[in-house]
Amino acid sequence: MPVTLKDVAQKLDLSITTVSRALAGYSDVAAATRQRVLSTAEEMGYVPNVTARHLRQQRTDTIGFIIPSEGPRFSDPFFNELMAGLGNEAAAHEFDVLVSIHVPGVEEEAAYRRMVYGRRVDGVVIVRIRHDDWRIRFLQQEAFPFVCFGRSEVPGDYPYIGVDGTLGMYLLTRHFIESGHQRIAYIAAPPHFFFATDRKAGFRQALAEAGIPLEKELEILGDLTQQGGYLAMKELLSRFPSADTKPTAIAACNDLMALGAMAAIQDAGLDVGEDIAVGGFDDIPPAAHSHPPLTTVRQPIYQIGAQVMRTLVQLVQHEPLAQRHIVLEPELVIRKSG
Amino acid sequence: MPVTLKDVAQKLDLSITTVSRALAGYSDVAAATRQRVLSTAEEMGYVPNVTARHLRQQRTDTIGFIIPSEGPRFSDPFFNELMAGLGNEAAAHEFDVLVSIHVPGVEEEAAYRRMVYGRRVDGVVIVRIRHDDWRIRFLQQEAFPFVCFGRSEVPGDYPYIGVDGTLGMYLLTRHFIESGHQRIAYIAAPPHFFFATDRKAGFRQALAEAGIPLEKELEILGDLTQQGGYLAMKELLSRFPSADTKPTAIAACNDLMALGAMAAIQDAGLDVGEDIAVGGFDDIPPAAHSHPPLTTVRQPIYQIGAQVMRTLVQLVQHEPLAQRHIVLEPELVIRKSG
DNA sequence: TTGAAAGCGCTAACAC
DNA sequence: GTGTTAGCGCTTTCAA
Repeated sequence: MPVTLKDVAQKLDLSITTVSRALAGYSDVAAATRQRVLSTAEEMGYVPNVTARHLRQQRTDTIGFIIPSEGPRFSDPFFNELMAGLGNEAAAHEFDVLVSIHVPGVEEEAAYRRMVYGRRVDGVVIVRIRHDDWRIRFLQQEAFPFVCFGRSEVPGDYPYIGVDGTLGMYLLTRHFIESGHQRIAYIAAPPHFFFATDRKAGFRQALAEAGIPLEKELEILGDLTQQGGYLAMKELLSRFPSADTKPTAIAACNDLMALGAMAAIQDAGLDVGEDIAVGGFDDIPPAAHSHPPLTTVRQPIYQIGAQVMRTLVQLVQHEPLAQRHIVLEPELVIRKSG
Repeated sequence: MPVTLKDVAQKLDLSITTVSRALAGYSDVAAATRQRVLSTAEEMGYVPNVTARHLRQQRTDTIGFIIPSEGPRFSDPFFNELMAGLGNEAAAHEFDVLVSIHVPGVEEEAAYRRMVYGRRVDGVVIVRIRHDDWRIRFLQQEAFPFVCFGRSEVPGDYPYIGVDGTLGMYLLTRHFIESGHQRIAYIAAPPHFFFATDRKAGFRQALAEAGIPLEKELEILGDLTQQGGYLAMKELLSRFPSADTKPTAIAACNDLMALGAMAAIQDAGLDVGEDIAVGGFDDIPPAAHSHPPLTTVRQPIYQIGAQVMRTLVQLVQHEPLAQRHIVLEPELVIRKSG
């Protein structure tokens, strides 16, 4: 059985109150008493019951993070990086992170309700923002603290941190154009994601600026997974069998799909970087280690995760926020793939 | 302000107890009363305060998972897969997962103490078992529920689930030998890990069985990261510059290092699978998508994670365990890399 | 400087 | 069937 305040108080023949105050470092405790309490508590192995403290203080020092997975077997290095950023920063503030994984839908909704109404956590992190995201509406309506990774068009003055997806994809596409590419394909993300629209706009903007007509057949949808990128690329290659219509550069909405596309190109006996250039978005760790290394738009996922957590902690502690909205400039990282 | 039992009780002019019992589905509540309670609670948006319930019931329906990271920027798909398995299974039992990330050391130890003594969670998952693992000793001593991913030599009848690492690495090495390789290098894991010893034994066993003398220079240490595998391979290549002493096959203790080794081989202008065969251990998702796809020893991380969580939930709910120790047979997955 | 008492929201033993 | 009461372990007024 764990040692409680009561145990320590009984042993010292003091009241629970005094022990509590001594431990909390209140100044209205005699120095001698404090010493006795501290050493006895230490010696008895007293550790406060976190749950009791939560109930009393009406806060849990815990942040909720519901990972939206597409299918049960999610496996996206993006979330790994993000989790690292969130987790480390949380630990630095002595906060915990409560993680759930849910496919968007009724279960996800139930998970949010339990977290919010059940006062299970003090705030939540929202990622992979959707158009007209119900999560944002819900949390705003409940006045529950949250911070978004990425922008959204849902009105309101809630905090978000992200990179300018339009600019990022614009930079990548322009890089392709400047390298002499004219037939550039785009592997898009499901359109219900905000960043899908965001990034695609950058792609089209770069084409328009260069006077390259938009060709619908060169835009194809992927599901953000590596497998999805692979399939999309296969489809593109079969759409354009002849050498003079085949795309010479591929911009993928995220790195995972870009890596899948690379595999498809190589399976077709073509050389990535030579025959077909490939670029992605995110700069997840495997991007630097692929063969050839992937050209991509860097989004500092780890740092953004840390910043999101920092902001959220400030928010739940009612500290003033320096900035509610942070839009970082993405950086084009040119490697061997294109 | 969230709706409490008291609010519902007041509105219905009932006692808190009756409301609580009606909601919990006790049979000693009049059917009519139950109906009134249910509909009013629903309508008022009542959701139980999880923290209060936890305090009262002396359990949290939460499982702790402290990820041991080597350095702050951990990025290992292994944990991603594992998290998915743990998280989905936890959700199926209406359990939550509390995640922390800590570099092994004093902070990690403090995190365990807070979780255990603070009764923050009902049980914990232990991964990447170390030799003479203090976590296992500590949890056993405190009689705190835990389940290990992987075996250990710490005595005691605690539950673990894992694959036979010796057999797995033996199968991979034997495969290399049967393919005609004689000079096989091994990229080892830091020896404080139990599985490092485990797997290396399989490597040596296969060599011994084939009468291939053990050459210390062909064994090199890596740190389990992709970068570590890359550096280890570079070192191996520089150790054996001449074509007739160069290793023709590389067995890496995990996939991440195998992928790094592949990159180093390719950077040296050699062909993976042709000039040098490469094999790993784990079968993390990127292994199937690398170029060439990685030959590896499959460890069903997702399923093991789910099984670990299932066992842990049974444990904390005092359900009988069918098996306390599960050692799965690993499966050799032969792909293009070797 | 210390202690008594209240109460966070919930459940459960025990009356009635 | 329903209500009263106690208490999980903690913090924090308020008195003494």
